[in-house]
Amino acid sequence: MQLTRENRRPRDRRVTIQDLAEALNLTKGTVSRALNGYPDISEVTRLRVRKAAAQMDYRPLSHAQAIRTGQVRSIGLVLQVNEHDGHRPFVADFLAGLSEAVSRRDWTLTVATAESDEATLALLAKLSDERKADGFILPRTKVDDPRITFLRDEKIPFVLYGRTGNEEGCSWYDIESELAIQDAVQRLTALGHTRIGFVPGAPGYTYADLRLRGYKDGIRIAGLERDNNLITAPALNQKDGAEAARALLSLSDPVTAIVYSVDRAAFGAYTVAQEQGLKIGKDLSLIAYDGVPEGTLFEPGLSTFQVGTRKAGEQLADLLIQQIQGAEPEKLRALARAKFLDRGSHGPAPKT
Amino acid sequence: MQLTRENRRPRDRRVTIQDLAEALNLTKGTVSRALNGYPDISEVTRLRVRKAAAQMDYRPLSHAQAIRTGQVRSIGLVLQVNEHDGHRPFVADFLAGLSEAVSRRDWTLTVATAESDEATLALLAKLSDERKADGFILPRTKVDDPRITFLRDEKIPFVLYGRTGNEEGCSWYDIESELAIQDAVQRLTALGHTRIGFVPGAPGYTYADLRLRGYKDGIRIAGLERDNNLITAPALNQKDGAEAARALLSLSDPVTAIVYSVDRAAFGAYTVAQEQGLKIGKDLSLIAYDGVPEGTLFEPGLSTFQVGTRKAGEQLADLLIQQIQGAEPEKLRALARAKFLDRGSHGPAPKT
DNA sequence: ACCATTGCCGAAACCGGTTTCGGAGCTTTT
DNA sequence: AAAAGCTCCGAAACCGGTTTCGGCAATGGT
Repeated sequence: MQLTRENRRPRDRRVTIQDLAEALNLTKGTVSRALNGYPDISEVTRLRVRKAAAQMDYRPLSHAQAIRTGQVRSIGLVLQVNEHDGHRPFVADFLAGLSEAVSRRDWTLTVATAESDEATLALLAKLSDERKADGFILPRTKVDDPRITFLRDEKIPFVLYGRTGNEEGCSWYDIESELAIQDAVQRLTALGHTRIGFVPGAPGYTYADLRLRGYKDGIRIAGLERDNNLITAPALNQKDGAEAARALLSLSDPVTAIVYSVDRAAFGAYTVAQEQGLKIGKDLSLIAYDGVPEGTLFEPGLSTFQVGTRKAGEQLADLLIQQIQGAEPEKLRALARAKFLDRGSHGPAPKT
Repeated sequence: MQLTRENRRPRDRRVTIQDLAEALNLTKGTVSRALNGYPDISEVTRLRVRKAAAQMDYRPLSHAQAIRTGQVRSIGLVLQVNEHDGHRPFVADFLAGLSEAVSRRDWTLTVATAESDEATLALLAKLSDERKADGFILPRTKVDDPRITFLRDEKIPFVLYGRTGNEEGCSWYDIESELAIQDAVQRLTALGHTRIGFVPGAPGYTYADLRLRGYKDGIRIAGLERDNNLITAPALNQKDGAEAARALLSLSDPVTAIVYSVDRAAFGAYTVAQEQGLKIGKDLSLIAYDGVPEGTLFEPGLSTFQVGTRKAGEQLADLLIQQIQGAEPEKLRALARAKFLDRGSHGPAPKT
């Protein structure tokens, strides 16, 4: 409504492509083609332009380019912030990774949050439609994920943090948490444990299936017999984690060790141990997964697998940008390992 | 380098202002002025245009507007993610608040991270220079904050989350944590405590000074004598918090209660209590500030003041947008209160 | 020596908006 | 009834880039 908007920033006007062109005695079209590597520009001119651009510190306005190219050099992240907020400690690191990779290439990161699947889809549609982002990072993937179906249909570039069910046309980065969990079981059997419980993660999410598989593989490899009573209901917080621990400890043949899919659930075991007078790391061994910082608050600390969240952000941003620039999605896939942190919550099986 | 970039999104082309103009039998200039409320457009035309725009679901491309207006309808947030990471649990909520307010008005949020003051300033300059953001949210303000000096000089709009030293030309939103701390002291004195220790927060940050003042005010109002031995060195994590507790408990006249500036430091008191066989909430009372979720992990939970982080994000975004749209910065200031959470870590003073 | 390429760049259109300017038509004033 | 003033809109320039098209000059081929 206000027309008399005073002009901000009279200071140093930006150097435009026009300025560059005049300084070089070329037309701006030629300068543009030179900078964008068109083949009909001679090598000497190209270099001359590049050098002048660097000297004069010319940087094109991405939104001025966008109006013609349709690309804004920005990646989008829609965070779903409701329900069990188990991933919250990680968002700062995750953002740091994304931001790092993105600004290294002079792109930007556009963030939005939603509270439901529908709202998330609506935001993805809107951000893409209004050209606020050229592609999206999808954290916390589900086996059957509506975001993936949507973006795939709309032919909008995206990269998954985590694998999924139908991986056609998907690129992703993921930590092989199944191997971590399998490793956890192996570490425990090596310490003499034979009754090892498992507490699954959030149903529907791909990681939960994978970690369960890792547990089963671990049991099989160790030559232990498979006992479904050792697998509890899913737990994502301290309360449910405690419930799971109680169930496993009250079996006729109780466990001596528990593998938790997520750290926060494992905290419940500390409560139960205190209730029942068990010493963690001695009477009851714990290994979990995530590497949340709170794992050090207890005594002993929680042994767990630490995820390189920041690295993940960097990789994901790189993959997405490559894809937006034309790379084949299915060739953009990478896996990494989590790092084991021994903080003392696991030890030799107690003698019976 | 690649020239043959296949055209994405051939699907439904967006409706442009030109389409609107043709449908209305007007020129695009007229349509633009109508939508932007220029006074030289008749009321009937204005309404006709508005209606058609709504019907045809016309939404201008912000970056197309930006090329002329210089404004991209985006606010920027530069997070500093190093050092003591005490604010990490909050970033998800904070983002949710910002995002909520921002997308309500069809703006967007651009996020970047930096690891040092210099890098932060460089990012602010770059984001503003390349018109990635029209203004900035500054979290975690210091008494003497280089970001403020910089942005004020450059005449770039900004809003503080937290107060600062020289408030000229600043708008801010803040929680009056000094009142919370003062209230904490009052609650403790009401319970009979007379020896109440205080553990300050990060030096240099405005909140630390304010909370210290809140403590002193509380002591004064209660009519207790001022004793500088009751104020420890700053503590931001469990380890330093434990150190502070040890110091306060080993005084010749030991404390019976401790007020911590931040929750994470207060966790250290639990360690010390366990070491010395003290029962929290009985032998030693604790009240802290922040309201981090981990406060419930211990038994008893940590009594603390909870900050409405999400609300803060919403307010800050609103203030910033208003300012960008021309409002007077110094009129854009708001304060709020933290909410006390009694989780059991404070109780009556033990009888001597 | 002539013609067909090829290499290289200028000119101009274009992207989707905003903003300035001028003038047609109507009303008001004198 | 003419002059002056308003109201309202069209025309066109503009923002900062990208991309198409055409043509000049140098090169290559025969």
